[in-house]
Amino acid sequence: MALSVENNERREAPAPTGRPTRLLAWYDRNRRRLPWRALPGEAIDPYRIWLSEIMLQQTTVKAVGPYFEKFLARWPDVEAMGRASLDDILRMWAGLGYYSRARNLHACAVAVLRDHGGRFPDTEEDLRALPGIGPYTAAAIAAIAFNRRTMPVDGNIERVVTRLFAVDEPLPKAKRRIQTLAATLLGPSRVGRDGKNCAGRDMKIRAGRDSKSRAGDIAQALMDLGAAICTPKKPACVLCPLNDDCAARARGDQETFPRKVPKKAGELRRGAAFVVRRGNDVLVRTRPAKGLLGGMTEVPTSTWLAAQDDVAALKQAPCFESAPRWQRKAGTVTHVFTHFPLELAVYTATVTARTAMPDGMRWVPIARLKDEALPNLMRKVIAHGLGENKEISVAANRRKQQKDPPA
DNA sequence: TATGCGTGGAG
DNA sequence: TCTCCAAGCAT
Repeated sequence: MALSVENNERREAPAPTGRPTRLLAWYDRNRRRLPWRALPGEAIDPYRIWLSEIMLQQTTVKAVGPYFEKFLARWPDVEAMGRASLDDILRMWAGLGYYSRARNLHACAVAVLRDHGGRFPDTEEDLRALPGIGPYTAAAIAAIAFNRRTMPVDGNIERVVTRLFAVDEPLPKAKRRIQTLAATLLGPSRVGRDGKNCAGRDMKIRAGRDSKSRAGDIAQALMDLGAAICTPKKPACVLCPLNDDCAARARGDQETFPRKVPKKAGELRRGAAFVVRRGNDVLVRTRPAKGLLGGMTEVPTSTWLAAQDDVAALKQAPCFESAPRWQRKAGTVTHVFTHFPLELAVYTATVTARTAMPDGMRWVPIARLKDEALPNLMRKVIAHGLGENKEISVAANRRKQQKDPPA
């Protein structure tokens, strides 16, 4: 049956046909040089693309840079990473956040070795089945590493697309529509190997190889555009290669996109952290494998609860054969997680040599703390606890807290 | 579909 | 100081 491709293009895609061309031209002149990005003509290493995409999930390019270099130097390919221990990976990941990514990174490397002979699968579907690879990352790897004709949609592309088409519907409800609109930026698809025409507004873009398309470059062009030009605030529209048919710009309200439903702020939680010294050792433990800071090292802490006072928190201090004298450090350590802010009081104590560690805990020499999988929160706590800051008596603090209750 | 999950930088 | 948010995923 099949209309010709040319007819279809003229009829169904009048305005947008120039966008892919303009995007690519802009990209060829303005692309960022990034450690994981191959130069034109250079071979693309799927392992690097995968590693970078996992690290870049909800994380800035700037933060990822040094971590990517460290990981690549230590584990130059997926086989090396698959042989590494999870603990080594967690230690190397410490500070980057979202630690389930590190656990999935390891699991994914193992799966690639076990199930795919050490080569990353090259289809979106097979990539999607691997740990830590969701819809975005599967599409990104497929497009960037394997030139599959598919469009990953990240936060940058969401912003560019909602502005370009003035998508009034708020996120996350608008996701499906944004995905569809974003895919049009790949341009009309070529005729597939089966001879069928796969262009058309209402048809899914076929995720097949297309040596003539530059799907990965278009996606990266949109990301670079979102990072450099189409920024959340004060977008530099005059420099944008798509400015002449940007619907939001025509309306003058481009900064209001993407629309979002506001999410409620988390409630402040309070607790206590206990920094116990035994000579040059500090008492630590490993957090449960899953959940908040899963599998990471911490000093013992109380529960973290909204409206928990110092007295209740102090009662949860670790127990020793003979009770130590707890000293409360002046001030608190505050930390902001994605879903709640945390305020920890820090208590210190010194125990005698050869004091046994409580169940599930261990002594670590202070000089070796840097080798532990310590999240930044715990680095702050330990720095506070071991610092030269003044201590205040526990009794004095109780009086202060009663007199001066938290808002 | 909604929520849990880190951290640091920009404005 | 405060708010937003950055190449999202798992459940």
